[in-house]
Amino acid sequence: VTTRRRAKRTPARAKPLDRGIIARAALRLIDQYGLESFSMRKLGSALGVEAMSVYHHFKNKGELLDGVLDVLLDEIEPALDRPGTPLDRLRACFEDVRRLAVVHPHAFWIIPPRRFRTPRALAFYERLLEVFNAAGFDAATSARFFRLLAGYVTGAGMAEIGSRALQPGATPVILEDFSDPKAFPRITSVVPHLRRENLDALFEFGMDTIFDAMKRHLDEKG
Amino acid sequence: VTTRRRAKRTPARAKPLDRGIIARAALRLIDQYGLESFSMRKLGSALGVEAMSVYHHFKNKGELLDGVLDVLLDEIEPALDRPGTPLDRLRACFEDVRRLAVVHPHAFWIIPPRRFRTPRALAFYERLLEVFNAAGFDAATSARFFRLLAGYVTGAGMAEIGSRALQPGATPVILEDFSDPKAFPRITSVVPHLRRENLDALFEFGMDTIFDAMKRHLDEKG
DNA sequence: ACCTGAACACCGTTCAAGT
DNA sequence: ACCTGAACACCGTTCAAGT
Repeated sequence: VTTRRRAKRTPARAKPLDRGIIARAALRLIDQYGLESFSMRKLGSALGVEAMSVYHHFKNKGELLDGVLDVLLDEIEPALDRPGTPLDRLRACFEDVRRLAVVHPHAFWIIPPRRFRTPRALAFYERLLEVFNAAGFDAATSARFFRLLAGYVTGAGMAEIGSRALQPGATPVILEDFSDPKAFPRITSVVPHLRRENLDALFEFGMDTIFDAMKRHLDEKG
Repeated sequence: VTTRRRAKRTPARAKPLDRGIIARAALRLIDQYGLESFSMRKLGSALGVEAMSVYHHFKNKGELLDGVLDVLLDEIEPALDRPGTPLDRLRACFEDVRRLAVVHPHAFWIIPPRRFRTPRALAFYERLLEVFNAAGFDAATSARFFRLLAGYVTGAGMAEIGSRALQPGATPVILEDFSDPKAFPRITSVVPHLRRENLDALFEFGMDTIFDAMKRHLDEKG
C-alpha cells in the first residue's frame, strides 16, 4: 500500500501539466500560505512533480506570476459586461479589483509590481479602454481617469489588506485597536473609522469622489 | 599593503554601528541595486562587518525595513511645515510621497506592505492628521480623504515607477512604446499619454481631482 | 554589549541526462 | 516533448562562542 502522501500525488499526474493547471495551482498555494512562502519547489511538490518541471512551461518565476495575474483578470473582466451605462460598468470592474484584495489578499500583491504585458492582460486592458471610450472619454482623459482609478483601487486595496489582516501575535501595535489619546490624540480618533465594519463605506467614498468627477467632466463637455 | 577591498571596509568601522547608520546604508544599497537583490549578508559586507552583526540592532529583516521606512519619512514630513494653508501643506506632503517614487524607485516598494507602527511612523501619522484637523476635517472625513489620497499616491507611484523603468532588454512588450492599432486600437491611442514627459501632468490631474473635492467639502459645510 | 563563524533549512535556476 | 536529479550560488536566521 502506498503512503497517503504518494496517494495524493500520483492521480494528479494522469494528465500532463499545462500553463493553466500550473497557474491555478500556484494561486491556490498563494491563497493558502501567502506570497512570501510560495516557492517553485513547493509548487512542484503540490503538483506531484519534480520542482523543475514547471520551467518547461514558464521561463521563470516572474512569468509564472504573470500567469497567476492572468487567472485573476478572469475574475474581474466579466464586470465589464454587466448591464448598465459605461460608467456603471467601469465602476463595477474597479470594484471587482478591490474585491480581489478581499478575496485574494496574498495574491493581490502580485498585481502592482507586474506590468500588464501578457496577451491576456493586453486584451483586458483594451476591453477596459473601450468602455472608457464608450462612456465618452477621449484618449488623454481616459489615461488620466484610468491612472486615478487604478492607482486608488490598488493603493487602497493594499491598505485594506493591512486593515483586515489578523495581526500575528508579536506585532507591537495593532493600528486598528490603537488607543493613546494623550500622546496621539488624532490617530486615536481616526482609527475607529479604519475598522473592518467601516471598510466598505471607506472604499466607496473614494469611488464616489472619483466617479462624481468623471460624471461632471462628461456633463461639462457634453 | 592591504587590498582595495580591505581598505574600503576597515575605516568604516572606527565607530560602532547603530540603527541609523545601518538603515541609511540599507537604503543606499536598495537605491543602487534594487530591493530584490538586497540581503542582510550584502548589507553586512557593505558595512564592513559580519552579516549577522546587524541582528544585534534589528530583530530581523522586517524590522530593518521598517527602519528604512523611517528614513524615507524624514524626507516627506518637512513638507507639512511649509508655508501656506493646511490644504496646501497636505498637498505638498502627498506630492513628496510621489516624489519618493521618482527618487527612490526601488525603496518605494517598502512602503505599501509595511504597517506604520514604529514610533517614528506614528509621530508622522499624528502630525499629518493634525493638518487634516487644522484644515477643518472631522475624524471620519479625515479617514476618508486620507485613504483616498494615500491610496492614490502609493498606487499611482508604483504605476509610475513602471512607466519610468528602463525595461530590461528581454521584455517582450514595452508598454509605453506600444503600437498595434489593428489589434489594440485603444491601448495604442492611450499609451502616448503615459510617456515620461506626461507623467507630471498625469499625476497632478489626480491630485487636482481629489483636492477639488476636499475644498468643496469644506466650502459646503463651512 | 557587540560582533563572529559555523550551521540549518531553505531559495531560483542551469544543465546534462533520462523517457 | 516533457520530466528528473544533482549542482551552483545564493538566502534569513539561530546559536554557541569570542572580545
